Amino acid sequence: MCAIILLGGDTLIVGVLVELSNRKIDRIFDYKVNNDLEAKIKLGIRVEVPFGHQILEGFVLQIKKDSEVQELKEIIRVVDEDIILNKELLELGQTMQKKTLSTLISCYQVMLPKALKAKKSATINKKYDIYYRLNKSIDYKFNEKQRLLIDMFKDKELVSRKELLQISSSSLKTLIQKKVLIEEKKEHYRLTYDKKKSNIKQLTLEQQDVVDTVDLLNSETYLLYGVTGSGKTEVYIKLIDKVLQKNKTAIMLVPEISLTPQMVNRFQEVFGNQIAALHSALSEGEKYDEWRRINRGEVSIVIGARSAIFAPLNNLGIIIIDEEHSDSYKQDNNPRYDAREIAVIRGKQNKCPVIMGSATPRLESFARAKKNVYKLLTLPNRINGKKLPEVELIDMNIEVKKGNSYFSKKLINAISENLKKQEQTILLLNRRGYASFVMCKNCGYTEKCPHCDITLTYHKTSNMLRCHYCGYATNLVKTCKECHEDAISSLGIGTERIEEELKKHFKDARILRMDYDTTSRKGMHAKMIKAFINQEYDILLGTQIVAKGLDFENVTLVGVINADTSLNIPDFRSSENTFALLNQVAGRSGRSAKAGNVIIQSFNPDHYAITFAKNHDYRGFYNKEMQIRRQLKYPPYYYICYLKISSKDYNEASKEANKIKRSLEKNLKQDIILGPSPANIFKINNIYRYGIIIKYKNDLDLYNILNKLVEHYRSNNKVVLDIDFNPNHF
DNA sequence: AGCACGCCGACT
DNA sequence: GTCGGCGTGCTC
Repeated sequence: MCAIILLGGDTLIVGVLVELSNRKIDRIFDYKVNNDLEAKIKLGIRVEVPFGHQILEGFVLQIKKDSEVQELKEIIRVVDEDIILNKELLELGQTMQKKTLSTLISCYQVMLPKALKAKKSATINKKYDIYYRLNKSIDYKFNEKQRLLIDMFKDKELVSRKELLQISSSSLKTLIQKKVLIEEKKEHYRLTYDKKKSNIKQLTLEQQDVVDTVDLLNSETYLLYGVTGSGKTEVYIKLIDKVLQKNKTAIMLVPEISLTPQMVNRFQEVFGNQIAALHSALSEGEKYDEWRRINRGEVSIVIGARSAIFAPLNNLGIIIIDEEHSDSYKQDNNPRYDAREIAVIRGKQNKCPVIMGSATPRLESFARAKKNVYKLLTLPNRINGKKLPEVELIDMNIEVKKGNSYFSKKLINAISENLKKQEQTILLLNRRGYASFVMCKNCGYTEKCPHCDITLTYHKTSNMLRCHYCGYATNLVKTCKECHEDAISSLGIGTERIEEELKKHFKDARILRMDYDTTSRKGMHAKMIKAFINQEYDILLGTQIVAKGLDFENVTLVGVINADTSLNIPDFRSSENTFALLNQVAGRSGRSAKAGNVIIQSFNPDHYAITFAKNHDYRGFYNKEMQIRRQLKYPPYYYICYLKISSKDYNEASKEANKIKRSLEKNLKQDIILGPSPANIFKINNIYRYGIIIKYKNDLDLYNILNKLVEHYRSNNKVVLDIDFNPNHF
């Protein structure tokens, strides 16, 4: 029994969550507050505290009068005067912790820019401009030069150092020395924005209808299903404008902001300096500045990637998630939160709508829309009566037999036609799932797991094929089971190779190669996009990044070199991802006056993901894919939770994984439990990893059971248990 | 995460 | 005897 000690009531006590990402310390520690700090204490501020033998920073989560702990240490200082975690974020962190089962401190840290974290590699400072104020209380005889300086203060209180330096640096120096001029610092932000310079476009009837349907006063979630080129951006802009007129604020999420420069530009044109943009391309200092502008209520719109969902805006009036199917909205390290879920939570909290937009919604989202959990909004047509491009499928099995291993005759002809017409071409090299699976070079056959319908992964070390889901394994056989040729081999081609090949066919074509190698340098991506828009190139060749929501007027041909590779990655979403990718890249074609064409090369031209993409038939794809998901008990029919058990000790990992599996089976009779099976990459840095998959429909018991497991493994330092709800990969 | 404490073996 | 290896446990 632990007696509660009352400390007389006059000493303030705070509960502090210390900034150490360690499961064992992830709880509140109480501290006394020194009298002269009391005034500064508010919930959500950061404080510095003694902790063991070290000094740490932490967040004030509780303010109280008494504590169960007898000997309390005192807070050292308040780190920053501003509240860092406002009331909404404090609460949101708790909810996140419960939903993700990761540490509470990591939930808070992920909400903030690095500059506000305790353990940052470099100090990230505020930037200041230096100004001077005239000290009138000092009597001083000025000489001529000094007189000029003093005259600057005739109609101004403050004059900037820059201006004064231009007159005379030496006189300035003496005046400062004589205390006639007093220095004053004024903080300035690193980024500046132009004033608004463009208006909202006239909406089409369809667009206006969507805007009118959204109820801005309730926390409804809407799924905006609009085909590529249907003008979703203008709908977002109009909705945000309406929200601003009510004096409320808006968050707009995009998959990766630096990949959508056109979207950001458009927003800045319309909303000017009311926007804060959180790119990954910003420096940490710039992010810090942007965050502070938001926290101080100086902006009303935040546009950014996943973590922008935590923007500390007050009075939120709308949350928009563009390209809601993008897997970038789910963080795949701890805390493994999903920005789409956080959006719904914040929507409820703020009584404001959440809009999720996509041309290829996630199956989960569309299913929810069908069940009226989300309200469905549709934009079935491109704006200005533009047609979706004509798509042609090429069977590469036949082409390979003719000796055309990379480019079909049709595609070559189409490119050369386009070059003649001086219109631009985009070529997509689908490089997902690179070389980790094997395929028959002759017929395109890939071997799948008999239990999971998942492409088997090739393990080079053991020369075996394995299923990542259930652990099924089989030896690699060179002979194809389908066509009986000895043509099974691991596959993979890079953009460099394709570029070479392309140059052989088109000596004079100006080719722009864009992949993660050529765009990794800061600002490169935007530069390349600009150059392509300015028609400095004829052909844009690249990986997934060329498919993103870019608007190119002069692109009339899109070629997909290998539609298959993303079908073959061992993931139950591979069809969905392939369909979405093809749909997106096809949508780049024919967006302006000229009609567009799309040519898709594939070894599996009959695969439904490809045929439905050819016909721009999302609903057809949805229906077919839902059947498969139901049969195989995948989302949206079941939720998935992935447990990762890792240890330096091979035996320990396997032993504990099996223990967990048995305990889950005993306690979760309703759910399907698969594994343990070796994880995707079984051994990383000499740490062995096993995975267990839980397929469940109801999470009531699950959270309890898993929480107990997490609790149990807190004190086990041989084995680490990591839990991922609705994982992207496993 | 740090750091002390403590329990073992190897050494001036 | 003492120095130092790292396994264990604690931090308001």
